[in-house]
Amino acid sequence: MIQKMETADLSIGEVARRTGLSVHTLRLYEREGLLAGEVRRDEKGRRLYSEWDVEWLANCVKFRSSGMPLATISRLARLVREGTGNEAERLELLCEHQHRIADQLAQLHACLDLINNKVAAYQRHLAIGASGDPW
Amino acid sequence: MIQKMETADLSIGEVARRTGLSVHTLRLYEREGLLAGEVRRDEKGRRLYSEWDVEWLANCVKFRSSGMPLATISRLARLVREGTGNEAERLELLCEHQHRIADQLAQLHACLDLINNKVAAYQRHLAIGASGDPW
DNA sequence: CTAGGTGCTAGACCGAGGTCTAGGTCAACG
DNA sequence: CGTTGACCTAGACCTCGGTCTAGCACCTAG
Repeated sequence: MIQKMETADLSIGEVARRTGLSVHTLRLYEREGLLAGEVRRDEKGRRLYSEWDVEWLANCVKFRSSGMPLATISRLARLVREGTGNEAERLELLCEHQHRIADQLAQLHACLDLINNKVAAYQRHLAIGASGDPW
Repeated sequence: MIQKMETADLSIGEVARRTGLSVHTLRLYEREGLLAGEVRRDEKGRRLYSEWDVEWLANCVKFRSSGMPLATISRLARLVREGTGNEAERLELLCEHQHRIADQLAQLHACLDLINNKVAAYQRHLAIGASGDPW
């Protein structure tokens, strides 16, 4: 009984505040098919979002911040929208992104190594006035 | 005596192959001031790169892959080009990027958590046919 | 009544980072 | 000799992901 009751509808402005996305971006995301639930409208044509949409959008934000292109999120959303039966495809898509994240982590660590070394070198340099590195 | 001798000049095509950047991109980077060494030219106006330039460009590639904007690399390159005396500024710039990398790592890990959970859920689902998740 | 606030659509615009084209010079090959 | 290939410049073009504008509808408060 704590399931889905009293899920008051949310306006686009509400959702913008909760997700940190602009209303423009929310409309863009909808056009691009990123939403996994159909967006309902009130009598006057205004969008009505559910709490679940907000959760989904929060995931979208995470996906975006890890570099997943809108097109990919859109594909995932379509699979979810289509309902049960395509879990294998969703899994594949997620695993691909897992790997891209792993790649990014590796690259970030590589760059971080480089920077850490340089930072240490410059700190030494500024403290002692030594070294004479390439840069 | 193992310092800088026999540093044969490299053509832009050479450098492209070694750095993985296109010749177009190399020219772009030069226009944008990303190079820390002045690019020499031969009699006929063709660019001459040194091994050192290639190393610097390799660093640029790392910076880029960690999301450093061209403008920032350009600032760093300018500092390096200007020579000794501005190490504090270089350090500051590098430390800022250190923090941005830390942020990115956090975001990537957050997304990875989400995806790992979903992947595990779907694998369970496909193996047993269970669950009934939100998605 | 009117001013503000929120919403709608369609479509223009923007910055970042490349990528590609046109039109030209040069050297080497067959 | 003509062709091929590497290089040059200036500048057009492209994708991505937003962001913003115009012009309109509606509701509420003063």
